[in-house]
Amino acid sequence: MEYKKELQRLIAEFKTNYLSSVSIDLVIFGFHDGQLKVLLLRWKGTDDWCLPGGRILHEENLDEAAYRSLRERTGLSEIFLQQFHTFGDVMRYKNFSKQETLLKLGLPDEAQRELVSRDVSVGYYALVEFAEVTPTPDFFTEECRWWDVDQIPLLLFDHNDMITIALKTLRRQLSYQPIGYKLLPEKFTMPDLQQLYETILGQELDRRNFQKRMLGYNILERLEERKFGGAHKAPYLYRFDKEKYEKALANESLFVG
Amino acid sequence: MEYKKELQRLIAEFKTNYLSSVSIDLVIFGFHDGQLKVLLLRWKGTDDWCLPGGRILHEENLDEAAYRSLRERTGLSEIFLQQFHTFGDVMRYKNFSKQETLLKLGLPDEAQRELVSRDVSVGYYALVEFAEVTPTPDFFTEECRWWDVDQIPLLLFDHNDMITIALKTLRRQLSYQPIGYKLLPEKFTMPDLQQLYETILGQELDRRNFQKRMLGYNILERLEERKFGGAHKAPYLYRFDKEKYEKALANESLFVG
DNA sequence: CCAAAAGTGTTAGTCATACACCCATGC
DNA sequence: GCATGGGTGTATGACTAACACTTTTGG
Repeated sequence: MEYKKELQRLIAEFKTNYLSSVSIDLVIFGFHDGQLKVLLLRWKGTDDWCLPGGRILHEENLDEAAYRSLRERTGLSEIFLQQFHTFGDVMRYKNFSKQETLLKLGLPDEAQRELVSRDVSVGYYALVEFAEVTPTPDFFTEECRWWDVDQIPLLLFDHNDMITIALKTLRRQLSYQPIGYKLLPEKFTMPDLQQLYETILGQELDRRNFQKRMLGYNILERLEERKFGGAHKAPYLYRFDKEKYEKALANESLFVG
Repeated sequence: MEYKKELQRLIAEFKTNYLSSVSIDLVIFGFHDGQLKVLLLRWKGTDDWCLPGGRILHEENLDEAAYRSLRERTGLSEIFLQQFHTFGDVMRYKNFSKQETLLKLGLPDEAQRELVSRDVSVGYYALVEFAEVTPTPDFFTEECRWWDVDQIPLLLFDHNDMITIALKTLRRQLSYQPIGYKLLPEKFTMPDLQQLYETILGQELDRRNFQKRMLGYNILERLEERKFGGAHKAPYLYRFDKEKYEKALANESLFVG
């Protein structure tokens, strides 16, 4: 069987090329249709979903491995990516029992030992521009698509926890530094940005205070253009001043040398 | 030679009992004499210091492994311990070149391959009560002692970075949640607590505002006792209300299910 | 011209900062 | 008794939250 052969090849590759016992999991956020989305993968031959992940090459920095994995799933290269927590519980089979999980994965015994053995996993979250993503499954999965964050099903392993914690981190991040670049198209209106914030935070914000705060960050550039076509007064378009944006990010970011 | 034999045994044990490619590093903070201290280890036969670390048993949760390692170095069991960042750069030899580092460690070739090969390391920081710690070196080190945070020498690997980031995290933590339990003796005065905060933050605080803020958290219990012996007015003693303290911690802590 | 959304400014309230006074203790 | 630190209260400023009016657009 083709699958089994390829699997064997993969396991061999895993053992020689990648660090054992460590992996990466990605919570990739996108924003579309007024909804915050997460990219999930469906395991081959099952109805079960999980987060995209990756492994680390022997001579590869952890961050680079995360970037590479992200690129492989989305086709994107320039994105906001940040480590948020490392997961290392032995029982990472919260939602289904270990037996159940292994059954669901449908792997041959030897593959189980190699692939589903206990790993420590470093969680990263990414903010990407929805429209530019080409969701791409990997060898173990046959579907890759966006899910609304508030409609995530029971996932394999501890991946529901990962999303919860990623979201918490993202929300906290939002409160002390600007976010939005790469989550929105290049030009956007203030209401667009506000909707993004409201969606991430899960609560409504005051239109006028929001605008004041955003302009106060001094990272937005108001264009002459406006966005017509809506049924009402045409809002201005804005663009991130990338230089100032990066500066603001670096300023408050925890992990700057 | 005794050392070499023991080393071989250890390597074998490492390979069978612990996860490969992942390790733990600990930034253990204590407070004494108006100074914030970090526990460091001196490598056998060298003048070079590094952070205490540990490895993860196959059937052990990541957090438990960190607790265990902490216990081994300090003798303490009930302490504040928190994961703060995971380090995975290939070149974790910032301060000295890789050649230099390996030379310094003075390990036989085969041990180098096994022990100093590239690991991803999960950083934890701990707050402990200085007076109750019994610093204990491990097999590779011959001295374990406290260092003032502002007098840390060039450390092996990327351990200076780790301390920097741990301290940054601690400082941020301080600004949105109470800290002090287990860093101070059970009974302490308000000036004691303030000194702790000032030391961690590296800046002076207003005495009166500080007191207001602390009492506002509603986690302190003022005792009838006062602390005499100082040359001036005797300050009240306080104690943490453990229940309320834990609640306050849980409230704002990121990683609560 | 009307409904609905967008632009803008003003006020109130809360929280952090700055500061002043009195009191107790050991020398 | 006096120098020094500790206990407590009040005024001020900054930032956030609450809110109102006018303007513009498509239907």
